[in-house]
Amino acid sequence: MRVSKEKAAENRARILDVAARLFRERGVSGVGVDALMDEAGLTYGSLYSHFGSKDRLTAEAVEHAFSSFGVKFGAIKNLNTYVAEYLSREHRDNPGSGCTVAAIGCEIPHQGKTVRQVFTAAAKRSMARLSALLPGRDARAREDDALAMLATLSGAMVLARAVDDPELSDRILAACRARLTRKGSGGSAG
Amino acid sequence: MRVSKEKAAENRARILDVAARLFRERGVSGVGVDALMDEAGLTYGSLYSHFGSKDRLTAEAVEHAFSSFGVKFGAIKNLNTYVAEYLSREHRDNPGSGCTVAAIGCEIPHQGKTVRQVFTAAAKRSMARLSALLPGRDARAREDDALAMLATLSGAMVLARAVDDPELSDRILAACRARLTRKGSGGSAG
DNA sequence: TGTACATCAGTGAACGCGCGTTCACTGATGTAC
DNA sequence: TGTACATCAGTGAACGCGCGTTCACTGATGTAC
Repeated sequence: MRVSKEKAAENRARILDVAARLFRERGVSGVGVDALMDEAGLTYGSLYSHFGSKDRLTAEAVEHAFSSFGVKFGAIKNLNTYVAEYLSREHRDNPGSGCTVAAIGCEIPHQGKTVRQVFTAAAKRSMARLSALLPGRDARAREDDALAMLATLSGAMVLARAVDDPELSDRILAACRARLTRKGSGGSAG
Repeated sequence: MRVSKEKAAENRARILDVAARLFRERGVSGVGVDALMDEAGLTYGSLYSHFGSKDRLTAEAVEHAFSSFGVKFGAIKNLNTYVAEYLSREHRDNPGSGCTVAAIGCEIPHQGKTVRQVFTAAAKRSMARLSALLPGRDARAREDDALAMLATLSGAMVLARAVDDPELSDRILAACRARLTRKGSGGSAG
């Protein structure tokens, strides 16, 4: 049955929320259309009214995942706080609301062109935002520092989540926290 | 038809080679049993003679992927060479023979228990091997350095492969290479 | 050394299942008069 | 304001397809005599 414009927009937003969460929790290929729409409280058919295909939904969901994580972390203006929050157990244990790179980064090369473009644009924005928190006069060097830092952060999170040993997992987070928090941050230039 | 012991062992080894390569190229969930066995020149049924299930094959393939990459990189005794080789275009463009963490790291949390255990043990070995190349008297601090370095290396590779923009991809590799190659390496302790 | 036969790696039809997608249909919404 | 009807978000049966796995079968291997 037809539904009011507001309700429809609400449903669309809810599908995106659910997709952004489930894709990060179980991987893009680990979430079927039916399971996803079930969680959103709709039937699978209506996904195609809103998005046309799983691939197009994935592109929008990746965008949504990046920006909702960006809102959470964009508010942080202190570099050490940023690192501590990113490399926290809380973040490790809640991939569904966490960093998109850490959650589905290695799935991205297997995705369609649109998804990869969305991912690339979002990665550039992350780099720019993070570089603004870094010290140094040379803007390009700060961007390079930001890239290296994003690599360490996301790489640490991937390892901490992959590993079966809680002690080792904690140790990975702590070791990277300590090494990124020192003076110039992440090997630093500037 | 039955096949000689030598031939059977050869076939088993070839299945592992193919699986270790394809899983890294397309992801574990991106490779079906039939495609895999086709590439190995056998029919899908015989996979179950050798491994029993895809999950058990995956565990052995992850082990095999780690150790064949370890052979290639274990020979490197110079830290700067290690970093340069790891963060090379050659490595980025050939995931099938490359680092397992970078290729399927974020898929590991969704795998079965055995796969995760194999991955964890292999990650510890990588840490130990890399820590032997690092400076500093404190062994535990060198291990922590190694963990942070593995995070940066694999994270950089994931980003460089995910991104759709060749310039940005090269830049990620170069930025991380420069920051890991300086003096103390990777933010360093010791 | 020659023969009989048990072993078992490899084959491929068939299984149930879940995937992404299509499409005829439903019925409340929202608009034209 | 009241009525007629076009719109379209949402439904769910059905599609072809590929998945991982099973299992009866094949036939060369390798062993017992």
